[in-house]
Amino acid sequence: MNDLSYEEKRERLEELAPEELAEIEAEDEGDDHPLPDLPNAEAYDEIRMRCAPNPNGPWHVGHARMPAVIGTYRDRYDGWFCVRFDDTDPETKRPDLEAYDAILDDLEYLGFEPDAVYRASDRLETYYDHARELIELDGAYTCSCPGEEFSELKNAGEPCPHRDKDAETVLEEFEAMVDGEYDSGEMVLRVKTDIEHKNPALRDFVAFRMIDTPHPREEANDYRCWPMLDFQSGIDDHLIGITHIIRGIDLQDSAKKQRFVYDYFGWEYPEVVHWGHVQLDAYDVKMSTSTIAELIEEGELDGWDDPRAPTLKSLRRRGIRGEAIVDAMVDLGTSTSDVDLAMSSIYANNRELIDDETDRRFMVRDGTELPLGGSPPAEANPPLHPDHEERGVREIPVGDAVLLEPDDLPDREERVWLKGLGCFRYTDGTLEHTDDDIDVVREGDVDVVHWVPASESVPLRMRTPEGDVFGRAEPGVADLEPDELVQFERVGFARIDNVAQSATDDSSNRRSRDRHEDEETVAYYTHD
RNA sequence: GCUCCGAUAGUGUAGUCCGGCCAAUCAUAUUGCCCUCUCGAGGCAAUGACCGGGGUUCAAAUCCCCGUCGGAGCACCA
Repeated sequence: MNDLSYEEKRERLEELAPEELAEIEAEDEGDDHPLPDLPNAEAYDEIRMRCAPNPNGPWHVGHARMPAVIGTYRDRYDGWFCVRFDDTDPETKRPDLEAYDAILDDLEYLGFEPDAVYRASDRLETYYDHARELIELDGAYTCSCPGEEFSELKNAGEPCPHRDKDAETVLEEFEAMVDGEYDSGEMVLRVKTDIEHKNPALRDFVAFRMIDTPHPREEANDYRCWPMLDFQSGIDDHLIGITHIIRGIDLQDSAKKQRFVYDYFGWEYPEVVHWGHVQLDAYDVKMSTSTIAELIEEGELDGWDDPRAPTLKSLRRRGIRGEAIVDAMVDLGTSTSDVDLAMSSIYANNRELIDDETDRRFMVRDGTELPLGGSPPAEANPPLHPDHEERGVREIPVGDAVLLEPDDLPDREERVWLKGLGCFRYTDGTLEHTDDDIDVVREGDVDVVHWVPASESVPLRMRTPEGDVFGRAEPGVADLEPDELVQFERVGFARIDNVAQSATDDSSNRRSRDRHEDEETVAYYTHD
């Protein structure tokens, strides 16, 4: 039944119990708090949105908000969304060639596939054409004022001398810009807005500037005249037919700037939703692509998927489902105030997704070895999952000594229940098997702890957001496959990342794997 | 300094447009109890919020004003 898709399940239910289904669905509607309706959605035949990342690195957790919300709206309205890489600054926000795919990868992890993918750096000629048209509409002028000088004039609400140039001259100079005849900083094209606008941020903004540094993409490395985001993005949103722009509050004024361009062209500006910034509560590392990149560069982090990094690749490697992140992001809503996202909310979502299907194992961190006395069973057989006996049991050879976590060591002469094995009394440095049955646990006299055999357990490194933890896991862990999820009982969920070849008993029978790191069994901690 | 935004429990969110049904929703968190051979899951319960001050009104979380706090923009960054 669980293999069925939601639709299939729903259909099946509809046949079997239509009334109950209606009830369930009615409840659902009252229960969840979906995103608010998109403004003026009914006015459009198709809701079209875009996700416009700057390809300067893989995504951190905060980036998930855009696809989560846009993707959710797409599903709700049966709409459309694209990814558009706004890679129009080859210098200060220099694109990272690997980031384009890394971002699409992250998107896929979150469970979304864009309906189209664009790169602004492929579309320069389009932007040039619109600039020419704008110039002819007397809506833009070439300006060679040094930045500071213009800024002073602007703040005083005074036009610069270049503002009155005739369209012909402007067009000529703009063509020279396009042809790369100016050096960086020599000439810009400004949009003529309202030089006395009460909001200084909106006065005559730059639409194109010269950049000497070639673009890293081969297809774009001949261009020297690059559009600014406000221009490029404004043109593209209209050409792509975007009906709803969703983006951060840092771009609030951008909408107002772009409206001037739209007015020149006689275009309707899309609906806009601006939201605040997302802060994550759980990481030491600042959530910014450049900070993370630096830490990786300096070797402080192992890479974008280091469990200490607040990135999507990190969460993915830890075995967290993209869906858990998406749900948490959708829950944040779209308010314009800044929000703190609690990782616990992602963890809670994920736990619900994985708990039922994740088998149990033992793993002892920083174990203390205790010899066993009496005559305990030779093998322990705890269930793979306490709620699913049908999945069978584990086979853990007991041996003559076990490892316990330091916190679990019983006091002298106290009893302790080794989970799945039985009751032991701690006497003279030895755990003596007793005949007590499980009732002593039920009565609350004896603590239940997890354990591993001292000799046959497998060494394991568990990577966590707080750093690496070393321990030993029950032998069965050596037979797991990378990417499998486990729950180490009383420790937490983890994703198996690598299984050491030497950890398996029958390693000689196995096909050899050509992986260097095979000597070590590694798990990534998911959450508790 | 100029210009915009925003403010509901630890966190997020509903309600604010169209004032009363809000002594305020849901989730998460924390705590306690039940269940359980996990500190997981499940069940139950508790904790906890309308930024402050005025005004309008029979009635304000909701409308108005003033403050306070927070955020954003004022780039040849995105």
